[in-house]
Amino acid sequence: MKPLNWKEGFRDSLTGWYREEKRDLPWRRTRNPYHIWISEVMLQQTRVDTVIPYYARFTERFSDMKELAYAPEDELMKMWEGLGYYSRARNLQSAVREAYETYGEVPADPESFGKLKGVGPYTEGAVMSIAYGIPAPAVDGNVMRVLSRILLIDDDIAKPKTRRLFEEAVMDLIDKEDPSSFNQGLMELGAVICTPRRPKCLLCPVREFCGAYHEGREEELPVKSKKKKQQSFPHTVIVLQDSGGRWLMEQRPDEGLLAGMWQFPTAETGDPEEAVRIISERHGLSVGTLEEAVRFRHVFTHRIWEVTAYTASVPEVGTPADRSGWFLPEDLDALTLPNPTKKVRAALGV
DNA sequence: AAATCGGGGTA
DNA sequence: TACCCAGATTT
Repeated sequence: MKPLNWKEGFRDSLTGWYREEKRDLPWRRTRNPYHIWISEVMLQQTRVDTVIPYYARFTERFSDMKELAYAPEDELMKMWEGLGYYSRARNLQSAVREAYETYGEVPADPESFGKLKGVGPYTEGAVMSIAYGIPAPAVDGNVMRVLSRILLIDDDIAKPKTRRLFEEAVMDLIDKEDPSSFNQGLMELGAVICTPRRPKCLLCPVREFCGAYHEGREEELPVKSKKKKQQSFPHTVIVLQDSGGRWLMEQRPDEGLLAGMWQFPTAETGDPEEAVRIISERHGLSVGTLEEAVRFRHVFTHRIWEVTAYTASVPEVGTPADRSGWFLPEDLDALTLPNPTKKVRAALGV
């Protein structure tokens, strides 16, 4: 059994190390709960280095809750373009509007804050502890990895229910004087020391408290079941330019993958002839001879697109059957484009 | 509980 | 390649 002062020693070593060694990150320079909230949403499944420039631009453009609450959606999505998981942006705006109109600020109690759209168990605990010093668990992938090693927990961290086990562990250990440093300390440790592979145990401030280190099992934990690999889907893109130098673009459905984003006409088939039929019908035009322009693979979390893009001769324009339009190259910049579309665009030099 | 939802860094 | 990242929502 662990000594009675074990928790206190662990706590103090962790928070002491964090306060001394933490990285200087933009969202650690503010106490604005709204800005901290933004950072936590952006950081969901997204690396620190990726988020930094987005956070800077976003907090500048939408500096307070009112700015974001009533911003036009296309501008919001443009600011999020390239960051991925686009429902995060829409949920954040919806939640900020709700919070602004209901409380006039970011609510300072977990029950109220946790009910907002896009705020799950992690974000609730993170914002409450970091912005308001409320002792609440903020269990992310880092925290599960770190605590699985320290406490020798071998439950499968891919299972939804396992997170609750770690939340209980955090509440048992958390520093009630400084829950912000405790939670961020666990995450910081996971990011820079207690890494998924080859953890730097000799640099670890809490290795004397670590069960896995003592047993030489740090590479065996955490236990995580594999997810099955993605299925491949062929996609045929047909890029059409009219005599005025305008490009035909279409908008994706407002639900599902890449919701509402713009792309060159695309059909979910590997057969060019079939793609021509689908796209001709969809846009009410006739497509001429195809010429292959670029071929690439685009990997999402849960599926893979095998993309072949063609250019085609100038079509005869009929009656469009969906939301679509012809855009000059400079106007393409105003549309929110997903990465596969950007790849096609880059290959064509548009 | 499992599937959906992006993109990029790392070994 | 395969894994993982300051996860949430829907089915």
